[in-house]
Amino acid sequence: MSEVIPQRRVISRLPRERRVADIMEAAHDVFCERGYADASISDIAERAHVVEGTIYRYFENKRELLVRVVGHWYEEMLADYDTQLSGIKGTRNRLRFLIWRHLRAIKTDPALCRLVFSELRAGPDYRETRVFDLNRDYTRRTLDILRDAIAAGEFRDDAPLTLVRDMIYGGIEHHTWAFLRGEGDFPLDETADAITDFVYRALVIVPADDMTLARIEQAAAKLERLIGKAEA
Amino acid sequence: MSEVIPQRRVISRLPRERRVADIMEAAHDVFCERGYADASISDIAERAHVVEGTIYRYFENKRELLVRVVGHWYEEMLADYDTQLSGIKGTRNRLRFLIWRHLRAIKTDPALCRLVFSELRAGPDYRETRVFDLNRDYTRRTLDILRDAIAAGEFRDDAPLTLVRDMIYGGIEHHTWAFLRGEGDFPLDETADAITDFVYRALVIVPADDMTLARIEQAAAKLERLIGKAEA
DNA sequence: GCCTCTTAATGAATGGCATTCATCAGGAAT
DNA sequence: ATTCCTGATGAATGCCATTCATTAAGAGGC
Repeated sequence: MSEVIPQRRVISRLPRERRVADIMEAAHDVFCERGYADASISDIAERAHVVEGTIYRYFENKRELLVRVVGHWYEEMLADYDTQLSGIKGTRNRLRFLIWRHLRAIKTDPALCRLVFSELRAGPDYRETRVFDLNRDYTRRTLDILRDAIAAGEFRDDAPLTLVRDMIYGGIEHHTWAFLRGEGDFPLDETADAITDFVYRALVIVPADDMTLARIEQAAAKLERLIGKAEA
Repeated sequence: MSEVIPQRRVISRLPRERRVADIMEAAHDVFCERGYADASISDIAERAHVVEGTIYRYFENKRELLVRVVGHWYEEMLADYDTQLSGIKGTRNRLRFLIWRHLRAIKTDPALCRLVFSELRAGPDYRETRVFDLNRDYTRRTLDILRDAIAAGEFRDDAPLTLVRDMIYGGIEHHTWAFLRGEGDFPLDETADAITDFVYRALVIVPADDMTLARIEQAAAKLERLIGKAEA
C-alpha cells in the first residue's frame, strides 16, 4: 500500500572544473576496473553523482573521456621527470632511469597502461590526441640521451635513433604483457638492469683494452722504424 | 499499389566445414575493413549469406570468431616457416630471417596484425586462446637460435633470453605502429637489417682480436726481415 | 527579498548491436 | 512417401552510447 516516494534529489550546480574533475575521477576508476569496452557511461555517471546526459555536456563522447583521463595521468607522471633526470649523470645511468621509470609506471598503473597500449594507440585519431604529444615529449628524452652519447663518441652513430627508442619501449611493453594481463609479476630492478645492459652493449663503441693497444702501438712503432730505415 | 513480394529465399543446408569457412571468410573481411569493435555480426552474416543466428550455431560469440579467424591466418603463415628457416645458415642470417618475416607479415596484413596487437593480446583469456599457443610456437624459433648461438660461444650467456625475444618483437611492433595506423610506410629490408644489427651487437662476444693483432705483428716482422735482407 | 534569464542538469527517447530462442523446413534415413 | 533430426531463420530481448526537450539552480539586476 505504501507508495514509493521518489527521493527529491537535490540538484546542485557545481563549478565547471569540479564537475569535470568528478566525472574524470569516476571515469578513471571505472575504466581501470572494467576496461574501456566494458565500462558504461551510466556506471561512470552514477559514480560521479550525475546523470548520463551531464557527461555529454563536458565530453564529446566516451573516447574523449578516455583521452582526457589518460592525458591527466601522463601529465602527473611527467611532472617530476626532468627534475629527477637532471640529477643523474652518465649515459648508462640516465638510460637506466628512463627504463626504470617506464617499468615502474607499468607496475604501478597496469590498468591505465593497458588502456594506452590497446585502446588509445590503435585508434586512427591517435595522432590528433593530446596523449600523442605527451608521449612524444616523454620519449624525446630518450633520443636526447642517445644523441648526447653519440656526440661524446660513446655510442656508434650508425644506429637509427628512433629504432633504438622503439626497441626500448616496445621491448618493455612486450616483456610486461603477461603482467598487464594479470598473470604474475616481474622484477623491477632486474628487468631495468637487463634492458639497460642490452641497449648499452648494442650501441657502445668498445675501446680496445690496454694490452691490445700496447701491442698495436709496438707494431706501428716497428713499422715506422722500418720505414725510416727504408728511406735512409 | 504493387506489393513488395518477399523474395522466397532458397534455404540451403551446406556441409558444416563449408558454412564455417564462409562465415570465417566474411568475418575476416569485415574485421579487417572495420576493426573488431566496429564490425557487426549482421554485416558478417550478410556477407556470408546467412542470418545472424546461424553464426551463433558455429561460434560461441563475436570474440571466438575473431580468435578463429586469426588462428587460421597464423597457421597459414607458419606453414612454410620451418622449411625456409632450415635453408638458412649462420646466427645472423637466421635471426634476420625471423625479423624480416615478422616485418613482412605486418606489411602484408596490417589489419590482422592490429587485431592481434590490440584486441586479442589484451584479453584476459588470451592464454587460453589457440593464438597464444601458435604465437608461442612462432617465437620459440627465436629462442632456439639464441640458445644455439650461446652454446657455440658466439653470444654471451648472461642476457635473459625471453627479454631478448621481447625486445625483438616488441621493437618491431612499436616501430611499425605508425604504419599500422595507416600513417606512412617503412622500408622492409633496411628495417630488418637495422634490428638484426642492433640485436647481434648487443649479444655477440667480441673476439679478443688475437688473430688480427697477430697478422699486424707478423706483417711488421716480415717487413723487418725483408728490409734486413735488402740491406745485406 | 523578488524577478529574470542563462544554462547546468535531468531523464526519457532513439537507434544500434550482440546474443537468444521459438519456429520452420531441408534432406537423410526409413 | 513419411518421419525426424537439426541447420537455418528472423523476431525478440536487453544493454548501451548518444541525443534532446524540459526543468529548475542560482547569478545578476532591481
